[in-house]
Amino acid sequence: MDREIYKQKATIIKAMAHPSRLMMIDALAEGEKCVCELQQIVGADLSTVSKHLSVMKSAGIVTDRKEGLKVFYRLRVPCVLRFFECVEAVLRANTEETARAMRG
Amino acid sequence: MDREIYKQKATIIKAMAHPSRLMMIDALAEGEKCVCELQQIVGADLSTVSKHLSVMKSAGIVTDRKEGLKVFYRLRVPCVLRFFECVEAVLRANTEETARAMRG
DNA sequence: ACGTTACTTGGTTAAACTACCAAGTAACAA
DNA sequence: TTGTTACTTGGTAGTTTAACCAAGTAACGT
Repeated sequence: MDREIYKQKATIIKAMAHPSRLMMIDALAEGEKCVCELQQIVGADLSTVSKHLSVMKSAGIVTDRKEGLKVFYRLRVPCVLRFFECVEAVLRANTEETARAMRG
Repeated sequence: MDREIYKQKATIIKAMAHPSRLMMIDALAEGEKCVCELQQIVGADLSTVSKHLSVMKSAGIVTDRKEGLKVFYRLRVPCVLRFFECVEAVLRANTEETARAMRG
């Protein structure tokens, strides 16, 4: 069913649709990071960060690897970054429109 | 604030994170469509479709244009389509992994 | 074995989302 | 002006999310 595919795609996109998760993805663009580092970056409770990561993991956006006490996460499909270029394009367009509207 | 930018990006991404909205975006890739056509495609109540469109409109993903009785929507920043190539890549990776896991 | 660090999972509560129906508005037609 | 079509908006109920605290697990050090 076509409908099912769209549902799956929505799940993947939804897994990115949160400020903290976007911050983490951006951070992971540099390379793998442990949960503790990501926590520093987003500045939320460790349990909250862990849950965000598990959402992204089950969506297939990130994978993890345990090393000693730490768990390192990394991007599974790097193209998610190009994805953001487009989001930024939308953002720019929004900003420009607002500016135009302000000028009248 | 950086945090604010991530919030704005999340709003844009969230506006796409729904099966019906993805269907509409795909449909709009062909060109502008009226709300009634989009309703046919997603098969939901007209009010539901209208609300989905208004979410995407305020996120800056689509714009509209009224002509007579009809309101035509179109993609505002076409790159959202390339966006999907990546989502599909994630989906493929997920499927492959599942297949691998099944083989053991 | 015991404590510590690094995570994950369960539980709770508040907020956000989504769907439908019903009611309202806008443009056209008779 | 009355009716019809094409939408939008308000209201409500059910579902999903997200945040924190608390408790549990896993690996390591002593």
